Amino acid sequence: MQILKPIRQRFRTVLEKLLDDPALVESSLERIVPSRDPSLADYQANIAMPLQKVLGKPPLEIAQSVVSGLDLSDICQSVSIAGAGYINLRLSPSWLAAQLEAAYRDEHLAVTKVDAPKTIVIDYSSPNVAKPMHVGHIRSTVIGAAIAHVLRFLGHKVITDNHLGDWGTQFGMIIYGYKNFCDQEAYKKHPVAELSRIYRKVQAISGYQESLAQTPKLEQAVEFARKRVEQVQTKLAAAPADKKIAKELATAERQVTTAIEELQSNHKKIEESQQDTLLMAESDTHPAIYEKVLAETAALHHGDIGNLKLWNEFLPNCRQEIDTIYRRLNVQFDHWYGESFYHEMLGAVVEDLFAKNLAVQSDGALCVFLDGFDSPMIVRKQDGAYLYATTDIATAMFREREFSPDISLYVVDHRQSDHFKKLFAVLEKIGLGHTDFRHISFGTVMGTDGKPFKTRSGSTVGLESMLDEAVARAMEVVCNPERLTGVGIQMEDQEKEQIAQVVGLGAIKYADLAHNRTSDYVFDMDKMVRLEGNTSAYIQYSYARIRSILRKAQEKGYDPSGWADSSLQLTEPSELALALHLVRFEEMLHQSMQEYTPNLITEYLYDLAKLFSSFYDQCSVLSASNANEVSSRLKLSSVVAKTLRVGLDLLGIGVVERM
RNA sequence: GGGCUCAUAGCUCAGUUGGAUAGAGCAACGGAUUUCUAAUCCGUAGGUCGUAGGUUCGAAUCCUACUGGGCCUGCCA
Repeated sequence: MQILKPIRQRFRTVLEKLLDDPALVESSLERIVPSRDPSLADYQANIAMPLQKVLGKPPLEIAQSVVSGLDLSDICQSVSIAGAGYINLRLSPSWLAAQLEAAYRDEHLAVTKVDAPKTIVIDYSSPNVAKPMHVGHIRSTVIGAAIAHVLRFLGHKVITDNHLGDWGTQFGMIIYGYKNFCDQEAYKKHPVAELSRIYRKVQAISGYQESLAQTPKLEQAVEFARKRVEQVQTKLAAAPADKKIAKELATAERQVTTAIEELQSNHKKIEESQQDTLLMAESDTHPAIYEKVLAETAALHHGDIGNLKLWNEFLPNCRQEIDTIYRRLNVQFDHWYGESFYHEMLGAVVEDLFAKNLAVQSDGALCVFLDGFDSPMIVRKQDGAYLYATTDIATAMFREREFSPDISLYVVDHRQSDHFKKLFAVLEKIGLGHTDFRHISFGTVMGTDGKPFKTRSGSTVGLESMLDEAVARAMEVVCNPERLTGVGIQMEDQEKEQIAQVVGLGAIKYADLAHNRTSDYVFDMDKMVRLEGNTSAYIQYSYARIRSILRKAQEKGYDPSGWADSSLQLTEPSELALALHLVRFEEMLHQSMQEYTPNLITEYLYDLAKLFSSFYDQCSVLSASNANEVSSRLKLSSVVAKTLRVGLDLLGIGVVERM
């Protein structure tokens, strides 16, 4: 269902006669857009005003000459000129009805496949196995999966790859922990749980020791910041009117506060750890644990047979844990090329960079220096170990060989944007510039305290329990007996459970997708699971109501094949508003993929649900004035239901037949 | 020090890439219900789009400066 394309085509023939410059024709065509104010128009062409200088005529006159040459009679019921020279288009009901007929008959809602499909690699989710997954990972997972679905739906060749962190220091932790803290009985019984316990144990000891080591540095930082304040104060005393110095003072004072806060939270962490006598004893017997962890990691990387054997043994167990999450979230990947997959290629990659003079020795490390960046991209550390930057280069090279993508998307939070800028610059230098590499960054997941969630702080919310809670809350709200009796629905526990799953998990995904991708995202369970306003539950509820009407219609003797043959009559304002919104589905999907912003999809679906509620309130379907009208409205409702279902499905959110 | 990013209604957020009178939800207030499922609908109120300039037919959107947050900034990812 394309609206703008045929309309623009008509404008093109007129504009080409009017304008000599083809570029001007194109830019004018792009000014034909959906109207912001539905009371004025459905679509508007803002082309006359910018042309007034080019053509040397008043905009109203230009608009007039465009309109007089324009034939849109089959698509629009009116074409008018208003205001400063806006050309307002109102679509005709019969044209809308014809479009909806097509959508009604097609499982893909008559969405056309793109003319030139692109090969698109999407790297998303990419958690570190062994480290417990936390709320931060869900955003990459949910956004990435949605983008992949939509691009595929539009006809692109999409390849999804979960770039698992399966080769890093966390395995050193588990290996060290396994060798020193493992309860073999527990490990045999529940390997996943025991490995997770071991990991947390080593993490705790290492964290405590690091805090201790940090203390003098933090104290120094406070001291330093205070001295700086004094310095600036004397400077300001000498020149009290200088605004720059006053600002400098404010900055310096803030730095003191931050430094003190950091020191205090460090103290707090230490004190908390010291309450744990077992932890203290273990810390004593395992001094400098982090160095030992790094040694285990290095041994693994250098092919130590024992560690490699352990790694091979642990990995499936760690995978199992995240697989459970993916199964619950219903997220799949085409490939799971984790970091370990690239391990053997790294040496060659670095040598190649060195041979091409891109990488140079600096302070014992091998670095790629880039124009416009203060700091280089380090591809090999002093100790000879490789870094994520190295792996990322190898990964891009591998993907080029394997898939030769036109577009390569990395769905990773915005804190890594510097890293990706450098990475893309390097990739360009090594000859991958033909691929459109894009960092699909998203806002940090914040706690309710307004501070970023951090894995290292320890107190992360487990993803499993978070999902469980969402489901439980959905159960309370949707399936409470009082409500179900009120709306006259009886159901078995099994159906209730299924509804709670769909609604609860949908709520979490929807909350993640509904925010502008680039904004920071405050994780607030209360808000996520609230089932009113702009939430998935409201949309799912609209769907369930439509399904209920369709069922009732059949009980009343209206057969689906009967309303399929009937013609759509769009007369009431709420019907027309609904129809207009429905035919924009394809346009909206393209819009949302232009900058990869799924929130345009949630917004569309929410608006659609609202428009349906309004229609539902104003136009009775089953009690319409005659059988034709009933059939027409059943058909319209069917298209709404299908659009809601397909739209939610693209976001990875399900629907239920009743709720 | 350098760089990136954000600031919109009391709160949470949109804002179609520069278009007409800046929009939703929540909260508040008023109305609608013998319901095709009221998790609803209709209405009222709420704004110097952080501040000051600039660019032009036209700015929340673009450029500059300023204010205030967040993030990154050579061997973690």
